[in-house]
Amino acid sequence: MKNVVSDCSIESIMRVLSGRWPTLLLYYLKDGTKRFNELRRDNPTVSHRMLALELRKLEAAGIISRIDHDGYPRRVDYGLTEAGRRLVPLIDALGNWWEEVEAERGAAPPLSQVA
Amino acid sequence: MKNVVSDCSIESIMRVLSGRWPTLLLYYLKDGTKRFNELRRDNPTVSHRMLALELRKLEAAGIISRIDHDGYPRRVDYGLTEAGRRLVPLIDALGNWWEEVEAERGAAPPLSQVA
DNA sequence: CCGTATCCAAAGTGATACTG
DNA sequence: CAGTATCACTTTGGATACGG
Repeated sequence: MKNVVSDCSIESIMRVLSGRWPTLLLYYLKDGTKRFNELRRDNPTVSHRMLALELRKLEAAGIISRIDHDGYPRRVDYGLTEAGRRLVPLIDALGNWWEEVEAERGAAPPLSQVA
Repeated sequence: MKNVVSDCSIESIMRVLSGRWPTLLLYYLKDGTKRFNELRRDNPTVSHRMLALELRKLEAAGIISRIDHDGYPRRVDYGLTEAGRRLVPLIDALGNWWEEVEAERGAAPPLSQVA
């Protein structure tokens, strides 16, 4: 395990993961595939346009898979790729880290830091 | 360890970590404190204005510490808080995950996926 | 149902100049 | 040196409409 922040791979990751939707989509897809409009319902505040854009970005990054069952009416299933599934626990770790930070923020500061 | 993506704590994290600079600053500060203009030199493409804004955002989030040695000329040292130091390995994990993904992208796909 | 293009408002960002 | 304010410009994102 190298320290990878050093190479600027971290920059390309953040280009993909930055923003409000990528991590949320990860969450909504972690238990199986969903259709486009199911994802919209899970997330009432995302616009049609943004959902499409974000899905394509994540697909291009290899995180999300897309299966188009040609037919009419059209049906497309989105899911996580293997890489996407490996990403979920890392995002979870961030969530746990943040909860700790907030707990500490709420807790009384150590005596040494009280003026 | 809960699945924290579920509560929307992940949304507030990403509000802080999203974008080009937060993770890079994390990297440049991981080995000790730096002054404002040192950070600018580390990162020649960040503007004066953006660096100031990002530093304040990260400070407010409890990730970065700021020590102002009142004097003239002014001197301010930025560093990671305890919370910030605990964050570094999580970002590193993302970096490692991404490198794997890219390696797989480069590698020949499994036979089952070849048309 | 899913996807894309267009149009327009809003947020983000850099350059610059100024202060303590 | 570090920080803030202003302004012009660029980018982003929602609404909408239309196509397959």
